[in-house]
Amino acid sequence: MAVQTVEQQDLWLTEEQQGSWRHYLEGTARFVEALGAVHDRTLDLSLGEYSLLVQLSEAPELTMRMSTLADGLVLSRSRLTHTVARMESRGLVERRAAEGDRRGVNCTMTDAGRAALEVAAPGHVAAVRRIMVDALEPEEFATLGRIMAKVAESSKLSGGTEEGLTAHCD
Amino acid sequence: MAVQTVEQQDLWLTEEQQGSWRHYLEGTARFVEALGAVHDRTLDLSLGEYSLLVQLSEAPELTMRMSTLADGLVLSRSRLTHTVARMESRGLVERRAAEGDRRGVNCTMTDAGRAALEVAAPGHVAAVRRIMVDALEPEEFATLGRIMAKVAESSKLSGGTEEGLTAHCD
DNA sequence: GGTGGATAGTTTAGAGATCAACTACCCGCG
DNA sequence: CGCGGGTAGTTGATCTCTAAACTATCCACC
Repeated sequence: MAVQTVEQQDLWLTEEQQGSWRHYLEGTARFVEALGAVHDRTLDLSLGEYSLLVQLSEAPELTMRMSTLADGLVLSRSRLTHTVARMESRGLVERRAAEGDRRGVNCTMTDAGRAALEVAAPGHVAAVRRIMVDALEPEEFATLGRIMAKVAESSKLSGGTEEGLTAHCD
Repeated sequence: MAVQTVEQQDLWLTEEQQGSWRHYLEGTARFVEALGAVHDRTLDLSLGEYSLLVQLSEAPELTMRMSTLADGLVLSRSRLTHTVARMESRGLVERRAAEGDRRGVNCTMTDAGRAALEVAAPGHVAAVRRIMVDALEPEEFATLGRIMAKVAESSKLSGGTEEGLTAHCD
């Protein structure tokens, strides 16, 4: 058989690593697809809106700075602005100027936002349970958490902006 | 402190599960963000286009049916149509009617597509290594693969279309 | 042999995301 | 003071994605 695959070179991964990688990709893709479908079809909040409200629900005064929110949700500022604008027009959140830094904007969950979150929560939680938590042994789920925490750390380093190949200029 | 969080009820998860879940979410978000950034900034193929070409590169004749491709990449048919249309206009792939089923369309990787894949592969692989593989112990990476394979399976069941709450209407 | 229901893929309009400006403000330093 | 560079957030044009409708084909069955 002629060598067809581009990646079977030694800069790539072993067979076993390749398999793990594929499983990872497929697993995350199918999972967000399934969870997103639950939100789209049975809940009034998209997964992204839900996550945003969860963050706010845990913040003091139900309020966070836009940039903190963006960082926490791993969203670009632009995307957050648009998302919050939409949610604001639905009455789920409110924005007001931050005191102390006139550039800043605080985002606060409204009562309607809290209500929407409370309505959506059971369905969301049930779906997460059903699709992921219950499909794994308890200790597998814990392991997944620990592993992805390491990945998150590593991603922060090489992720942020560009470099990575350009590396340590200056 | 007043109870602020919506989710701290007994239909939700334990503290520990909650932590695992958050780590999972943050890890996947940061990872795709970081890997996507590498593609956007230093490669000529987006992560999605790259994955599509990888699939084709492993298929007999470098060719796959649109629907097979869609299933393999966990993409809606509509999205695949759009993506392939864009890639076709760049000369990376070609479509032609499938023989034997006149509804079907085959998607084939062109020489230019293969060339683009080969150019992009080293950067892609290096990024995957750097951001994920090297950040984990070998056995952690293998474990991640096994766990996500289970999640993928589980997602297939409850995912596909709707139901889940509606369940077995017949 | 033709009818009804599935399957394959495309199309279109509208929602959402991205990227590159752009405004406004903060702060350190000469 | 005031200049320069950084941070906070928004805007608007453009691109991509989604959802629903639509065309065409296939196939099982009467």
